[in-house]
Amino acid sequence: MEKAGGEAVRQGLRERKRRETHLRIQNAARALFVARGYARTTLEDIADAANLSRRTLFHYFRSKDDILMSMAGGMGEALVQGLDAQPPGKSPLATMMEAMKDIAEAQPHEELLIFDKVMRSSEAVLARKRANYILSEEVLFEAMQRRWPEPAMREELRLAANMVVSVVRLSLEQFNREEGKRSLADVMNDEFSLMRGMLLHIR
Amino acid sequence: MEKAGGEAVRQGLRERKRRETHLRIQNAARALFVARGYARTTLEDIADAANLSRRTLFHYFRSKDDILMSMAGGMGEALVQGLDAQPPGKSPLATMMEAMKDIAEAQPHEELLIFDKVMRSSEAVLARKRANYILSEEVLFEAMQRRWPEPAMREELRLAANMVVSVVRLSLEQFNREEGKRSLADVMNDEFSLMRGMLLHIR
DNA sequence: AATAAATTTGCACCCTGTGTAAGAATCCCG
DNA sequence: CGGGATTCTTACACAGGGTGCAAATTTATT
Repeated sequence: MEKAGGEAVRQGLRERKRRETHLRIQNAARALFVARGYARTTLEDIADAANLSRRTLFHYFRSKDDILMSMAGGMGEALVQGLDAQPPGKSPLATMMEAMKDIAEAQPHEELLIFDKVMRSSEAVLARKRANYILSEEVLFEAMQRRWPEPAMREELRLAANMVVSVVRLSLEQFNREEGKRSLADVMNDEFSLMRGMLLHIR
Repeated sequence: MEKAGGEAVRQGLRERKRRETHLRIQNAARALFVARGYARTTLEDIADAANLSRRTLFHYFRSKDDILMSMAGGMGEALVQGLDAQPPGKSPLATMMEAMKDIAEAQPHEELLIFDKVMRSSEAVLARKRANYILSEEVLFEAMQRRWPEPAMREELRLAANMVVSVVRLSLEQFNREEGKRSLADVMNDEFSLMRGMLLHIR
């Protein structure tokens, strides 16, 4: 085998196998979760379906929750990517508004609806999912801090990150309640206007 | 014993013992959590300290988490109480602003700081705590819906509930970061103004 | 091919949480 | 007061998640 083939190979087989196994676990788990629900799927089930031992699962995921959460493609990361893609010049909140729109339009709406159902099959998962929103908020906050490093803006950024993630969450929930009647982007737009309206005239 | 002594007695000894045991567990657990941290305290430890069997704990709390959470006095309930205490006439958000102020002033600031530390001793607990914020949001939303039952206001109420809980959470976090330098009420005020300012001039 | 490094696995073990059934305490009513 | 109905407590057994450890297997290096 040639050794001068660039460095995309890294450590060759090992890296590749690792990725492949990682995926195999996720796929096996996804199928089982959708079929039987989260709680009624044991780690042994997943291990069997993925052709490895229970113990080995823990080399790939820290916990059962982690397996599930790894599928829900971190919202935080998406928001950060969206942020980085925006041109400079606008205020934090305005910038994130744009980013949100782009993200919403890129979402596979089908998947969203399916996943929502799995999440609701277990109390623990729902809790974890919710905790993750706050995690997303932190991730986003840090990315925003890199873009607007002035210390005087810190609290503003924290609030902006919170508002963005809140709007995304509430919009997703609304989207699921409506069972996808309106597009996610539309829902987000309305939610945001409503928020703005409330704060504009407090009476 | 007199049976006409009002109806505070309910079922007499049973009820009283139950309450007493409930408290005994909480106290034992609190002490252990503070001393060793959440993760390094087992249910057996708690059962021993509270003088009962491990199995019996589950008649009083659904899980280890529940024991801890039962101490953090539901924020949701506090907000609902605060809401019910406000006079009618104002908008949802304005009403909750007032309620928040009252609540913040009634908080034992010492406890807040101690509890924050325990929470941070375990990943799982932190997650649960965060999930609880969303629970508070729901509780508050439902209470608000009772006060403003018009269906057309539903989304507005959802947003208002979210904003209130968000401000409370961010303020609590800020309060803990500052280690109690400013009063909680002051922090809340500032956070809210900041939020308002951001939405007022989006540029 | 031989050695080093990383992966996989089995095994033993702790902890949380649940079902079950027996025993103990409390209640209620004659 | 006594005794049957309720409710509480406990022991026991067991499923499932998660971790430490060390042997066995696989991949990398030279």
